[in-house]
Amino acid sequence: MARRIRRPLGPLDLRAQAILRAVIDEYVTTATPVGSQALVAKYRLPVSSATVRGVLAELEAAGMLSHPHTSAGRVPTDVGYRYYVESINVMEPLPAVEQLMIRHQFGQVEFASEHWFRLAATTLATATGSAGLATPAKPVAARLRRIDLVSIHGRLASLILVLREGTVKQQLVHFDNVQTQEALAAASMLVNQHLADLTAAQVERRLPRFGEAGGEDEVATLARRIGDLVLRTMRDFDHEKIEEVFSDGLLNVLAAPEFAQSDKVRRVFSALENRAYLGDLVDAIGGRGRVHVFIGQENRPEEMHEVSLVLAPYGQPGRAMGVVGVLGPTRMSYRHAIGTVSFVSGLLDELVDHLYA
Amino acid sequence: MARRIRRPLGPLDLRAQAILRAVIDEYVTTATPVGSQALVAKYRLPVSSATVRGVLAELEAAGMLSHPHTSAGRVPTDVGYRYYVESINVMEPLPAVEQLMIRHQFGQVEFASEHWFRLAATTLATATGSAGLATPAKPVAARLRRIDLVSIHGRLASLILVLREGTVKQQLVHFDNVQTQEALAAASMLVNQHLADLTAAQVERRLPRFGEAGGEDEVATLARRIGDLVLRTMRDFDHEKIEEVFSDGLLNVLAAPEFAQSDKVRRVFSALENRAYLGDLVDAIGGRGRVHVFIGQENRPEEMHEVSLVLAPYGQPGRAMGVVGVLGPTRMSYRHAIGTVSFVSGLLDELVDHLYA
DNA sequence: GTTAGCACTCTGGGCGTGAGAGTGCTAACG
DNA sequence: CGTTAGCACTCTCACGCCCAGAGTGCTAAC
Repeated sequence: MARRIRRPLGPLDLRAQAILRAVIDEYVTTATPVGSQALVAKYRLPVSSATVRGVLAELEAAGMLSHPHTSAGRVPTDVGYRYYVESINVMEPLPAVEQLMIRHQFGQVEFASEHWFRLAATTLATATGSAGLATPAKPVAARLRRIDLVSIHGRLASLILVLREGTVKQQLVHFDNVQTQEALAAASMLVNQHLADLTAAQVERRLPRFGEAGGEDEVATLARRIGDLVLRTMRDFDHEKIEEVFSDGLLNVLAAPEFAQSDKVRRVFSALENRAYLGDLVDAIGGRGRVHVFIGQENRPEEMHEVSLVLAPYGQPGRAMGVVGVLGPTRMSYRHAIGTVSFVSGLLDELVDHLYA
Repeated sequence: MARRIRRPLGPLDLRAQAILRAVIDEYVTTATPVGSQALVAKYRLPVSSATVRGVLAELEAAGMLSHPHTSAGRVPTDVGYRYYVESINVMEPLPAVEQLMIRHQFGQVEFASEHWFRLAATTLATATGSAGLATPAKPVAARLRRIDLVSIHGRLASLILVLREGTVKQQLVHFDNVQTQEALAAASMLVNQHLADLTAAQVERRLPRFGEAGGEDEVATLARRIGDLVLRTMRDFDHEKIEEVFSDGLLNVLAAPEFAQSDKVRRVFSALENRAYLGDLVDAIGGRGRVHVFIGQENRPEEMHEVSLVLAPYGQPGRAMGVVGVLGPTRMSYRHAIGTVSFVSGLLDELVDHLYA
């Protein structure tokens, strides 16, 4: 799991930190192990390659770097990336140009909440060159606004639950005997009278009384049946994990050279299909505003050991929360990803605020 | 494009046909070029390998087989597969065991139409070992059942369109000035009175009159605004291609040895993302009951030249149609795929019939 | 503490070779 | 005249080999 508490940045002196950063920056762009000479040349280090070699050996001893083989350059380990990520705590805002481009894209889309998170995934994918992920903002507790019962034919009807904020749940209902549209209308009116504006818990408490009140005619029986169904649907809604994870730009990830062999590709894709894990993370990464990074092996599922997640929650705590983020190879530009994810989640915050104003 | 008319099965004599089938069956299972000796051994052909070599040369001349290099075995071409597919016109039903397994899976799921097509994709994926595809059954012409207008806060409301068969469309509406829930209720009642049970075309004709009838008070203005929105939404619904293509088991396809190199994998995946093409095909493959096969290069988009589609429409012609099918490497078991797709589309037919009974 | 120098190590690409698989051809056979 | 056995030929693939190149680790000098 990701470390929650930022610990003091270990026993590394400043020069070592700078060199670690250089190694990572270089490796992120070139994807090949980086050697001491390349480092001094490209990053204009004020020391010789021999000195750098010494520091690299230290960093390797500290577990930050690894060595594919004796005569190869260094490659960052997950621990190294983690250290790097912790060290860029000064959250520099996204460059104005990129901000504008993203804002522009959001300006294009209709004002409909279901489009937002899809757009967010797409935007993140193009902006970071990794896969973009997004879940819808799921209300914490369903509150019924009203139901509708629409007859399809005699013994089949469509039950529509409108929840607060305009979320809609729809399902089919079978009856044992034919029901007229009038009976359905009467029953749904009854249900609306009793259950409107209640949460699942409140519905549950009201339900038994509601049964008695209705008397014993057919409409009341029908209404009770519907009431039960409403409760079950709302309970399901409250309990269901966020499973709808929208993703875009998966092909970006495949383009990375580390996934040149197709068995690795397979592993990455089964990682991407692992939506349950993302759903779990949604709960784990509570409050608004923070960006969370899960690097390689820090991810619980085996198949995600070669990828990293940069995620941020959005929405209104206690009311409706979702998650957006980026999935890429562990060798990704965390700096840029964090900036972008942070910005996009902020945008979504604004949009959700608008819904709950 | 796929050949629509079944032509008489070409100039091949029976022995050649049998050998072509043998080559394809063998290649489908082994994924390696098949030679004359393996053929006589495994398929107990009553001739020698030399004779088979002669026939293979004929088949190659006819464009049914190809030769990776001089000293390699034969590989079927797209034309060869096409010939093969045409020759298994006798649609043998799926083995009873598999029928049972599939029926069982469908028995598990709730009676809710939106689950069906997802389940169909999953089922097809597991049954055929390829990727399963499915689109929902989209009504041909939207017919309004009723609308609901739910206030979210003063100037924002959620407009819910319930269409026949219980399809629901939801979107947000902005108002320039604050609207009470009462005003919204009055307006939606007005709209329901005038527009219920109409198609888009009918709504369009009714709309101008409806404006006059309402007079000039605020509610009427609001209702007109909503009416316009309803019309636009219904028009969109009618015109929109089926874009929601659900897929499952993509990893199955990747496991095939022909996609061992990751650039090929990339191409396949961009093929899978090409949902627009599938939407187009939905229109192309009209009536119920027939299974359509699109082999490799027969597919219009470049990126699908290495995969095949086995698709079948389902639903009720003229009312609501969707498509289910399978996407796999051109080297797939067409026989089994066709049988399975046919069976699953038949199952979905039953389910849709139930909706429209 | 830093640096130059140097020996050492390991990879990756290029090349040649040989086994194996499969073909195409031809001559003999029923 | 179709079928078959035999055989030379071709091409791939796996293996082993070698070498250039890159990078390290160590040591001695600054």
